[in-house]
Amino acid sequence: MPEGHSIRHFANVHDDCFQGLTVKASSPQGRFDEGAEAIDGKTFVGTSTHGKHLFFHFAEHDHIVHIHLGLYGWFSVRKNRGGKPKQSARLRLENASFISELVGPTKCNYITTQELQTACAKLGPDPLHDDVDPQAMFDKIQSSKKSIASLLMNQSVVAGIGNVYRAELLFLEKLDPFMPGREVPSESLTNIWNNASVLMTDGATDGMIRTVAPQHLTEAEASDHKYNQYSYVYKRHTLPCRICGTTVLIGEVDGRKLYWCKKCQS
DNA sequence: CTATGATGGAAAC
DNA sequence: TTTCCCTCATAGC
Repeated sequence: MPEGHSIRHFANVHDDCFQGLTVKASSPQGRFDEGAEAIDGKTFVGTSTHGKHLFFHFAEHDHIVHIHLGLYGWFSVRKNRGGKPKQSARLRLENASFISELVGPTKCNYITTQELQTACAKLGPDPLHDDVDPQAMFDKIQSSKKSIASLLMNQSVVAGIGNVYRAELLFLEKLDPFMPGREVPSESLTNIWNNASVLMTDGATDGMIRTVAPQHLTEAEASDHKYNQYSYVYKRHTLPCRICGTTVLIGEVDGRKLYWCKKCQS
């Protein structure tokens, strides 16, 4: 499921498959309220992203498609071998070589260039963007009484981090999730930002989240090619911490599950 | 078969 | 703070 790395990954895949080419567009599910007709037969110019927001740009139109996958939205992009459209697809793009089907998004609608800028202006800096100054994120955190766990999930503070990366980034920095933002040292914030950039860039390339260093995986886990499912603390509650053996804890912050090791993160 | 939850967020109370 | 939405894999009868 989608955090910022997935959005960048899907953007890359769509650029690879459709950039510069005309596409057939449709909405098999029929809930693309504004209709796919406006982009049907148009040239797919390319993608852009900010955090968990994905934008498809088309030629000749001020019809940018704004996509947010929400909790369980997903793309299926594959070679075009014919076959029938998936009926739950909100948006289907097709050219001679590829098919893209978007299922279950929270948002999929047209916006203008101006609306794109407005949407992005509400978001904090994105660790996946090149040459971005994270100072705005640091300032918001260090002027807040809210916990660092809460702040890292706030998209207006930093864009693209979700529940998995939050838990793992806090663990990697050995930071108490409940520490008020104003008490978090600048060095920790720099490390979190840098770790986020590296891990999410790798995640975008692979299309999966990997946070555990190879030496911290068991032999069986390391030989499992689906080792993206392994974490330091995310969903590891009741299991021993990979580093200290203490039982990983589970809690809730802002209605979302939080996982952490009380001994390592204090 | 139905119930539940999930890497999200907006809108309604 | 709670509710609701979009989908689907998995758990549990």
